[in-house]
Parts: sequence; C-alpha cells; structure tokens
Amino acid sequence: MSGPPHVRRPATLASLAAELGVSRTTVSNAYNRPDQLSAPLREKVLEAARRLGYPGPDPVARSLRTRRAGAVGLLLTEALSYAFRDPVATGFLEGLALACERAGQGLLLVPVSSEHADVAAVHQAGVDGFVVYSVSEDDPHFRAVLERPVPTVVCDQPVGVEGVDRVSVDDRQGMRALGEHLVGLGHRRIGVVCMRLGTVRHDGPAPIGRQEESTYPVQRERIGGLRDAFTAVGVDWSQVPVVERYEHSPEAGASAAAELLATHPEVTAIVCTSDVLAIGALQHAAEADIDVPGRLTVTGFDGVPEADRLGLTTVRQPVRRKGQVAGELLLDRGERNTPKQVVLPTELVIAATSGPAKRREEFFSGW
Amino acid sequence: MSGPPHVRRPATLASLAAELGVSRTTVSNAYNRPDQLSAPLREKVLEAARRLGYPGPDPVARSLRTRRAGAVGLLLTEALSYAFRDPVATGFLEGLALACERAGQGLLLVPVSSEHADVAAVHQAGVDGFVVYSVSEDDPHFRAVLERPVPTVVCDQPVGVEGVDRVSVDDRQGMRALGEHLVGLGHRRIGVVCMRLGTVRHDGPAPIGRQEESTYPVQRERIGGLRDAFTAVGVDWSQVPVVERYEHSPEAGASAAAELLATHPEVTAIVCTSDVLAIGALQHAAEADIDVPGRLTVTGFDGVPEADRLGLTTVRQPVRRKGQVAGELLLDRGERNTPKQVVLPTELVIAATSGPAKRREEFFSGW
DNA sequence: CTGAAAGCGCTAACAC
DNA sequence: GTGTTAGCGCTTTCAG
Repeated sequence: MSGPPHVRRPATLASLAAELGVSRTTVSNAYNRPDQLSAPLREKVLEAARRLGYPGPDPVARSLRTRRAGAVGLLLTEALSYAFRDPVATGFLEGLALACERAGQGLLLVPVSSEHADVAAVHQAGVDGFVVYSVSEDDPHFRAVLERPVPTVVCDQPVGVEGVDRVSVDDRQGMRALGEHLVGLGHRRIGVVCMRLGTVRHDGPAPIGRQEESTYPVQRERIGGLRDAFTAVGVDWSQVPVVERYEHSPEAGASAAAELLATHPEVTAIVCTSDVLAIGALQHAAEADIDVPGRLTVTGFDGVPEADRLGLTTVRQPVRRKGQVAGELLLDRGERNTPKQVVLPTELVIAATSGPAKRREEFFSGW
Repeated sequence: MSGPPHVRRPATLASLAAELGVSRTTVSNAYNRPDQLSAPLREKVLEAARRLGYPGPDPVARSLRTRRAGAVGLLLTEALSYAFRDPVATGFLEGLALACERAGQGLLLVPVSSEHADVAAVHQAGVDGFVVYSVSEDDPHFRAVLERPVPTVVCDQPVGVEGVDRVSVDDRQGMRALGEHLVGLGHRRIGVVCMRLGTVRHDGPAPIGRQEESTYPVQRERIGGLRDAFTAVGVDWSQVPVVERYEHSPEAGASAAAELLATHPEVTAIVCTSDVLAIGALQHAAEADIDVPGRLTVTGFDGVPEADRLGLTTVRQPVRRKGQVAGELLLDRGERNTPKQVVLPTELVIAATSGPAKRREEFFSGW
C-alpha cells in the first residue's frame, strides 16, 4: 500500500460533534459508555454518524489514548511457509487464536523474514504483548521483543530466559514412555529420525555428541528421553543410528528413513521425533514394500490429526491447549510479576504402527 | 525480560531528547531518517536510548501520526478452530502471510466469534486494509469491514460486492473437468458428498432445488460443474444422490459416504466437493473394506498435501497463490480505484483413487 | 543539519 | 447528563 493510505477520512469524532452541536465527549460516550447519556441522544449521534459515514472512533487514536492496542503479537521466526504447513504449529495457532478471540484481542502475525534481520517489524507492531513460538535464543527478533515494554510468553523455546512466562510439554518424559513401550515389545536395534539439531544445514547421521549439544531443546529432550529408556535396558546408545534432517516435512522423513534402512538394515524400529517425519517414514515403507509393523515399527511424536488417521503410534502432546495456555498466560495475568512456567502432560498413543520384535520377551521369560 | 514487564513506558522520544539536550526532531530522525543527521550524533542518540531503555518510537503513536498501521486485517468468519484445521484455509493464510511479509506488513487476525455479532473487533482493528476470506454476504462483520475507510479484498465469497477486489478460482470449470474424466472412465451412477449448502444446519440428502439455491457459491459451482459434465452425456441429474454435511471434516466425509452407499449401493463413484471430505470417504471405504478404485472411485477437490500423499484424484486449486494474490491486490494497489477480479486456474489431478467402471465404454463401442 | 510549532483523533478527569 | 481541559507520543513542514 503506497501513497496516502486512507485517501479521505470521511469524518472524525470532532467533526461529528460539531455537526450535532454537542461536545466530543458526548459522541465518544455514545460509542464507549452508552450508560453515560440518554438513549435518544445516543441514537441521534449514531444516526448522524451513519448519515455522515463516520465509521466510529479511529482505532489507532483510541489505542494511543487508552494505551492498549487490543492485540497480541506472534513471533514465528521460522519462515511462514513452514509455520502454516506444520500441523503442530497450526494447532498451536488455533489454540492461541481461540484464547485471543475469547478475550476480544486480535492476533498480529509479525512479519519477520528469517533472512533479513529486519527487527523493525517487531518495533512496528502495535500490540499489548508477545507470544514467541519456538525461536532460538539468540534470534535478533526475539531480542527486539524483549526490549519492548510489554509482557511476553514463550512456547517451547528458548528456555531459561529470565522474567518471561513459558509453556511447554515434557518432551523427555513423553519420549521415554514411548521408548519403554518399544523396549517392552522387545525392540533393541532401533534407529532414530530427527529434525534439525543445529542452525546450519546438516542432513545425515548425527553422532552422539551432536545430539547432546543440540541447540534445539525439544529435539535434545526427545532424543534424550528415548535414550533414557534404551540405556536402562543395556543398549549402548552410541551404537544407535540417528539420522538428521534440516527440513521438517514428510519428504525429509521418507528420505531419512531410506537412509537409515540402507545403512542399518538390522533395525526393527524407526523412532521419529515428530509425526510429520514419521508420516514420511511410513510412506517410504509403503513404497519399499516393507511391512509395518510386521517387519518394521514406526513411531512419531505430537499426535497430529493425520497421524491419527494413519494409526501411527505416537506421543500426543496437547498442541492446541499449548496455544491456549500461552494466550491465557499473556491475557489473564493480573498484577503478577513473577514469571510462570507451565508444563503440559503428554500421552502415549499406541496404535497400529508398532508391534513385533517379540523375541526379546521370550528371552526375558527364559531368565 | 529486561525489567518489570508491564511497567510504565520507561522513556519517550521527548524525554530522550530532553536528556540529550537535542530536539525531538533529531531523535525522531535518528530512527526514521538516518541521512538527516550526522552519524556520530545518531550513534549518540541510539546509545542514550539503549542506556535509558527507550525501545524506539511507540508504534501506535507513530501510526496515528503517519496514518498507516502497517498491518492488514484478516476476517475469517468461520470459527478459528476451523480455519486452522482446514488445509485449504491454512494454505491461503500461508500465501497471504507471505505477501504481507514481503511488504513488511503485519497480518492481524480479527477476533470474531461467529456467535456474538461482536462487530466491535472490526472497528477496533488498527489496519490499513482487510482481506475477507470466504464469508457470507450478509455477515455483520463483513458489513462492518465495508464501513471502514480502507480497501478490501475478498476471497471466494461473497461475490458481486461492488467496489471490492476479489480473487477466486473457476470452481465450475474445475469440477466439470473432473466430471468429464469420470464420464470418460464410464461412470454413470455417481453420488456426491458436499459441504454446507445453507447457513442452518442440515445433514442429509440435498435435493436438486437445494443445490441450486445454495448461498455458498463455491459449493454451488462445484456441484454445477459436475452436473454439466454428467448432463452432457444424458444423466438425469435429479436422480443423482447428493449428501450434504454441515461440518467440514474427514469424519463428516466418512459418514456422508456411508450414508450414500447405504442408500445408493449402486453408485460406482463418490465425488466429494473437497479433499477433506474425500479423505473421510476414503477412510470409510478402507474400514468397510471397499476396494478403491476397483469397486469404487473417490474424488476430491482442492489438492491439499494429504490428498497428494493418499493418491487422491482431485482438482488442484492454487490455494497458496490465492492468498498471495489477495495480499498483493491489497498491498500493491497504486492509485487504482477500479476493482479487480482475479480468477485463478485449476488443474485436474488424476491419481490412484479413480478408475474402473469401463463397461460403459464397451457399450459405447457397441454403438 | 537542527529546532519550533502544529496537530493526528481520541479519551478521561473533573467541573458544570 | 454534558461540556472543558489536557494531553497520549509521535512526525513533519518550515525556518534558521
């Protein structure tokens, strides 16, 4: 939108007041405090407004005066094209939007292209608070958000920023439960497919050191939980192949699964750190004519709708609730000034893609 | 956070200027017109700002002054919970968000609960324009949008509102092409699963009159296109069963397919007016152990990613592009004052769920 | 390159 | 119930 934005503003509160021969307060009250003036007068004002094409008090001017924008800002650093394609992100958005809607607040998507460090957009946003969705700690946009004198709540990432609220799930515990399920089935030779472990592109095997040093807490914890479960039964984690993908898409999951099976044909289960990747792994299995779960077990994490439809064994996290809680944390804060941390529970969903590898149990009963 | 969250604004442009003993103009220029003052002075200002915790010019005050909000409002009437769950809507959003991002504009989701006719939110939105996504013509929120003195662009619906831009696809033509494909395969006894045809809840058969009078242009046109194709080969459309569902979800699609097959076991193809419904129909077929496409052909519309993965025969519409065009229409309008209509093309995608029913061809060759 | 002046359109005390 | 008085924090001619 170039040039003069609103070509001509038909009328202002002041001009309306002049036209009617009443004070500006009266007109303002007609809109904002109907109980402060007689019904007939109010009707007269509104009628005149209609007649003159006055669209009601200018929202920006009102915001300036009342010191509230009536909107919360959402900072998504990852390219938008990704955010809207990722079912976990859209679930989160849904919950957040719901919370905003209930509170009558708008939700402003702050335009940040991860390329230009165009922090200006953050400064430009007329909002009463920010929700930050899974952003890296040293992101300049995030920095800019912290500078703004408004409350902020973080989802998942970054962790440990002092003074801000945070909502997350217990990724480690969730994945540990899944790991225990696999252990129980008798799986010992497993492979892992995970997403981005560092900021620079890397596709391929991720040795144990890389896993531990990942700057992505969510991935780190999910892998860690799995490791907990398998280490507990004597599996040497350094021998467990982990394949990393920079992109987070079914295609990436499929190619990672293919890579994993090519280099480690002995694995009986592929554990993916997300459903999106697992969906790809399943697709690969179908194409390669590998029986799931007969020959191969495939699992995910998140519990997205499509995973449900496919009968994927996974760990469900309450994504929508996460968004809602984030919104509530921001909107319902009283005069609280101590930051709050909310950790939501996960739920193991055992469905159709995990099975076999029972030999281990026979082994056990032979003890 | 670097200090008490919602504490009063630490400093203002004026206080900073006073502190430094320069004029407000100078401080303002330091932020907005770096070329209007010496580099060292600018640095001095910025440094002082850092020191005093001045987060830069207040966005709302600036907006009031410059008469531009730096954001586009999005009106989605359907409950948000739906909008973010529907892959078509999220695709649209993705494109729109992308266009906004490129233009450095925010995207404000206007909080409208379809229940309360709480038009206030529309008046409250500090935006330079609105995008309206598939909303009914008499929606009060939409009315409110039109009252605002800012440009508006509509996607799909409502049609024929004078003075506003609109972007859509040729639904009729797309569906006709699909219909012709089915006709070519030899299908003559088909059934249709469609979504909401009216504003009041209705689940069940939709007779021909209801189809024609639907207030949802998209549904009307899609059914119409199919009708064109089948009428052309002599099928009596009044005999074609159409099952309507109020909800738009795979579950609804599954139940509609079940209903259709129960009442009309003779159909050889189920044409769904959206992929989401078709996904449900496929699921039903799988559960009922009906061979697709051996015994039954199932088709969709939209070309969403999951449909792709399932090998669904469908009509692809460029959803993302639609959103992008909507954004560009709003953002790139020069001094144009004649409304623009953009109709995007669709593409028939013949995949794995359409087939058999060839007998008809043999019949034909016997002519 | 800098400063003074003039509002953008509105709301909120507080008096009448 | 209604009007008067002050700004909210900033940008922007237009002189110096």
